[in-house]
Amino acid sequence: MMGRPPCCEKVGVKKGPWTPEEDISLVSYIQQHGPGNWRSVPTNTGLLRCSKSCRLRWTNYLRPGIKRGNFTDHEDKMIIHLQALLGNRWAAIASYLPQRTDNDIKNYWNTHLKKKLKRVQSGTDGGAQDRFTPSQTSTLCKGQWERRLQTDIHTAKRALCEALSLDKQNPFGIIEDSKPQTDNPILQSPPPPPPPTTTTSPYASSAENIARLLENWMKKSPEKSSEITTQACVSEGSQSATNCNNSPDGPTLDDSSCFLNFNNTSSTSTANQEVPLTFLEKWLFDDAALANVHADQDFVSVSLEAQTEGLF
DNA sequence: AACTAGCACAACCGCACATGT
DNA sequence: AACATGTGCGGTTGTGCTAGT
Repeated sequence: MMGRPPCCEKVGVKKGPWTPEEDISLVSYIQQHGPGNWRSVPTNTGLLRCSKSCRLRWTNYLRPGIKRGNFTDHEDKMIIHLQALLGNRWAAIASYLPQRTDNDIKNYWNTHLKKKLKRVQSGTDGGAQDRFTPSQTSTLCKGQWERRLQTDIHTAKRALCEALSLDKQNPFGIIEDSKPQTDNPILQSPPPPPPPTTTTSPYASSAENIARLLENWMKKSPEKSSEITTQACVSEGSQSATNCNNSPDGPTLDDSSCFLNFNNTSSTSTANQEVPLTFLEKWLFDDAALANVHADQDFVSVSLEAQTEGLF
């Protein structure tokens, strides 16, 4: 391709942080029309933003059900495990943490977890350091799983379950079934994010968030409304919203219920079952060549448990 | 108090893929 | 089949805040 034209004309398009007014226009529009058809959003709302920017603002910030604020240890572990398994496939990782956006997870990984891992790895022993650089860990664990898949799909499933089970007692109720491969829940798309709690309209919570953030924003700076961006106050507002359904120490019920409902797909997954290839399957088959490259290595020595040992 | 470095995170950019015509 | 358009994704950048000097 000769390069696609930009999604919008560069001239006359506003960039930078969003103002509360812009947020409100966007949210109210989406409340009426639903998300999607982003190209028409700027024209219909009068926003001087490119469609992409509107979509990003919605998906990363205004969308209901987004949890903000500190990541719990539980989330840390999940991200580390999933990153080791999936690599930098942030959207895939985020699909297991529906309350977090891929952008959030990506940022958190880059600013916190990567360093944390590095610190621990260089702090423990030199040998481990050699074996567990993040990229290598990713490759090895991935390879391990792939290799197992080649020999036995059920063994592979178990490997993934083990890897994803943060505690030995299998906290998410992952079960080993003996269903045929096409019915294999582990190879289906992750369950859809749970609906926002206690909201009748799917967009109500974002409107509430906007209202709350505006409240804070007005308190903070009543005099200069159009100049100030939403960044600080949105975080505050969302943070308080987050706290409502987030237990102070450790994972919430949502955390576990949304994660890998492997054994809970029968009632809702008829659509899923029709999907021939999920991202997980795709990933497996796309990287089949890689698996061959690593086929001679000793993957068994790599343990995810060891990988996060000492981190928490 | 002023300056600087580092950090955190929202937002942007460009590419890839999916879908419609 | 070829092209156009819309959307998703991952990497990177820009900016505001904070701690340290």
